[in-house]
Amino acid sequence: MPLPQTEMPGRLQAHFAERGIRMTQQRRAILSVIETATKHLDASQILRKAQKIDPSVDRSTVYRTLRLLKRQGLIDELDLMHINGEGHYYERKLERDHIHMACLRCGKITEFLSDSFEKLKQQVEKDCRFRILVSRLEIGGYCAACRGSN
Amino acid sequence: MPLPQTEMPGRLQAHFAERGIRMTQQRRAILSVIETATKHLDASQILRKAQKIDPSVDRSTVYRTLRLLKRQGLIDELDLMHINGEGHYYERKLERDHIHMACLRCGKITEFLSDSFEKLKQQVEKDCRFRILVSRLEIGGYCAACRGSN
DNA sequence: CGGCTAGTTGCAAATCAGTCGCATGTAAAA
DNA sequence: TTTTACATGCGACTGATTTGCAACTAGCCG
Repeated sequence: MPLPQTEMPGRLQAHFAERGIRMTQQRRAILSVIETATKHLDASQILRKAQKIDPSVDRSTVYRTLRLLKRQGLIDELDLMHINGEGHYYERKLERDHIHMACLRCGKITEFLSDSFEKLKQQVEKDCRFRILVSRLEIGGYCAACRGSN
Repeated sequence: MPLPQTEMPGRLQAHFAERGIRMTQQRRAILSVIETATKHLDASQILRKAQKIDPSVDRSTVYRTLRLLKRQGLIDELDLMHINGEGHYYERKLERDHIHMACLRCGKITEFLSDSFEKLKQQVEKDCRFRILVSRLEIGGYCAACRGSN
């Protein structure tokens, strides 16, 4: 069972338990921020929100926890086309991957689920004999609303 | 003519002329490094190679030129799954986009051209009414050679 | 239940990628 | 040529992420 294909939202903590990863006050705060996030958060936003739950959380703990979650395949790291600086954004990895579209004019981020994307990945696995663990498709351009205005 | 869909290799300079962008000694050096690169280079590698052609090239000129090339849609910026640190890699944008696969074990980067990828992008443009300017599909996992060894 | 220990943390300093202000230099239009 | 808008080198700076280290703690063990 390599990837969490059957995840329900809100189960990061359970994963830690299953995998025998130590749970701390700080990690609990950080995980809950990530689990309840309604938009893509960067490290400093996660820090700020986590500190509202547990003020002792430190910046470096956030980074260390993010690295851990990434290694565990529990979150995805996104650039969102660097629409706002060079940092990274994070989101829970759900059952299915999705495409991220970033509007270069208004900055809106849209997500898109696509069967063709799944098929494409299967094709890559087969044709290239490549075992896919993570994938990231980011698209930059103009959203429906902004296309008109030029 | 929004995107350079019909590029021959080695025509970055011509693009500058066509678009009335000033050509300088330093830009010439940087462009030639990018045009003749046989692998993905990051900013500091481009700097070092460009300095072999013109020792006066400065780090900030490399960054400024990369930004210019990006804005002009002449190069693509890649993360290559952050296999080596947080920096970015660059490559000429050719007629067709391709997928980048990074082996998380041996670090090898493989490129893959796929019609399904083109179709997927067309589907996104149509279904989401999104005008695509840049796209980046990066995949991390194990390459054919490394799959066996575990 | 208290102690033990490996794993985790906060802190401050360090590193790394990329950017900026400014005085100087230069490509190319006139 | 002369001119001038644009590009450059330099050095300082920012913002993101990492690290070393001493103090702390989760959770196993008796």
